[in-house]
Amino acid sequence: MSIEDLIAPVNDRLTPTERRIARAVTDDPSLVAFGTVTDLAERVGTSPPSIVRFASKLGFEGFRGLQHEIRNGLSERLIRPSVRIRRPHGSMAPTRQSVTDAVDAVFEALDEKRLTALATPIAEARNVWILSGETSRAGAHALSSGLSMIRPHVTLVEDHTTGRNLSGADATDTAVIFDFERYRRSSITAARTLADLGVAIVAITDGPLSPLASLAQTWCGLTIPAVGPFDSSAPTVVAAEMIVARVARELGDSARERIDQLEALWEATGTFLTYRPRTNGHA
Amino acid sequence: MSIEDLIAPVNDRLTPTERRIARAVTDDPSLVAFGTVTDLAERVGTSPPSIVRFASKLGFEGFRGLQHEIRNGLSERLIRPSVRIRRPHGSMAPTRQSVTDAVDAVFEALDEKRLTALATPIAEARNVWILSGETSRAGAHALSSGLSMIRPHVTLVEDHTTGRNLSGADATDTAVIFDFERYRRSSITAARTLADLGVAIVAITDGPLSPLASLAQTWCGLTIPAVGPFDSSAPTVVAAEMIVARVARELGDSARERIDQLEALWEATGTFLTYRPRTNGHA
DNA sequence: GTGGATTTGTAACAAATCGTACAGTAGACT
DNA sequence: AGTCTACTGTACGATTTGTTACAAATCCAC
Repeated sequence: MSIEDLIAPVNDRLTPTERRIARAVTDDPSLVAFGTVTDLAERVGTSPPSIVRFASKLGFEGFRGLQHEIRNGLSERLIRPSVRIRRPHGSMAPTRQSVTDAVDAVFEALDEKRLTALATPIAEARNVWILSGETSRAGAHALSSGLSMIRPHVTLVEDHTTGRNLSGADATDTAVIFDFERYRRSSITAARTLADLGVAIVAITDGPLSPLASLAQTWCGLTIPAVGPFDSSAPTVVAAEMIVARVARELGDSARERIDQLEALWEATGTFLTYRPRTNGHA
Repeated sequence: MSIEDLIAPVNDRLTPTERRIARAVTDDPSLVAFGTVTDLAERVGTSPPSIVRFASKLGFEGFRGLQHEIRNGLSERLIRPSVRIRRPHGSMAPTRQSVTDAVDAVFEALDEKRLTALATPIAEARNVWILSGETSRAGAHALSSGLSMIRPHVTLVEDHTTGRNLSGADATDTAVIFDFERYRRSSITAARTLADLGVAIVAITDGPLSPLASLAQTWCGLTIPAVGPFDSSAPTVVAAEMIVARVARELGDSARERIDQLEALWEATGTFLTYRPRTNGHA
């Protein structure tokens, strides 16, 4: 029950100061949700007892009762986005729902600010290294192929080639690392090594408890749903593509030129079929 | 600053119970926003001091400091539902919609019947070849790595190795081919060659007008949204994963055994981090 | 203008909460 | 096996917070 609904029935019996209180709490419910009696009193320009009397008039035992009610109504709104998705390990939840929710959550997690924080070090780095664990390989590939089209010196580091490839990394570089729950030892150690070398670490992982999260300058947490026996990499792919898009925007003309060159090359080598599809296929 | 961002930098220094606390508060931030130290302690199954120590480790004076920070972050989102919608994802909104729609469409397209039709030839084939165009590479990778875990003789055919790799293909094999709109010449010609050899073709493409659709025994059509300058491969990834799941179901015990073997191998080689985090991290 | 009723603020009280000191326990390394 | 480190819970003190009692101020009516 919202604060408005609580006030409405008794609004004709409110005293002047109580009316001011009502006005204040409807304008900003967090005053009663988070604040103390004294806080609210000062904000309204009155004294604590008036706040308590106000709560009583609304039908509660005291301010605590009112606060409880408001908090209950609010926590509903707060928990929804994260809990609706929850952990995939629970029951054999409908795959479809969990996948679409997880994809949706990617957009939720990568708001303007975070996306910029993730993309900028990638755009400005001299070399970009991409590492991944097991289930996130598709995301790493998506990032690798996308970034390669808009900037040079992008390297997808495969497991066996880790040592050889990373030898030249330094503080002007950025490493993007994908890894989730059963963290691959090689990914983490590689990340640690890179971090020690001064390489900026951008981590795509599963939450603040990930070992990557503490190593990285910037990170983002994704929820990974299960499809059949395995984890889905759809969220990582979407995240990778959003990062690519943002990096492209930051690089601007430089990225455009590179794309144009690539297009020209494809054109010249006849990589693609002519636009007109063959209509007379035979079984 | 969100609770996740506060936890991430120090997660390698958290003790086991502190880690449990971290999980609880990330799952439901209202616990720390509204609850008391005792509430949280009981919910987590620990004692009040551990909660306080947790807050200290996050860099606050005590629980009150942490609570204050969380409340500030939360009250932003509480103010008005209407304001919240307008603010955040300015340019991302249309992308978000199109991506989620496309992912949803995958589930529409791959109903029981079609999924079976796609999976069966893959499950029963002697060799499975996977080919892909440009934008669908991530999907091909997802299929390749997924199938490799549940059955032998799965080969992802890279562009340059096409000829060499496919030389042994015959009528007992199945080829899965991903390609979209600007169809890659090499994919199509390879598909045609394989079809001529009697190989069963399973196509993931963009519609009935695709050149692949006429070559394939079974195919499915996906819609491909754009993310920034490039096409998204999220739909192909989801499709690939659904196919993997179905193939796994059809293979039954055989797939399970293979997964178990793989797990054992991983276990033996210490591929993954042990669940327990390092307790004595030092700067 | 005075009496009464209502409203509002000051001050004291009681309850609950946070934070800390201390002790016990489990685990690691020698 | 022993010692030491580090983690965790119990008990207590100090502060904050909600609440209530009482007095001052205001408003209305006669």
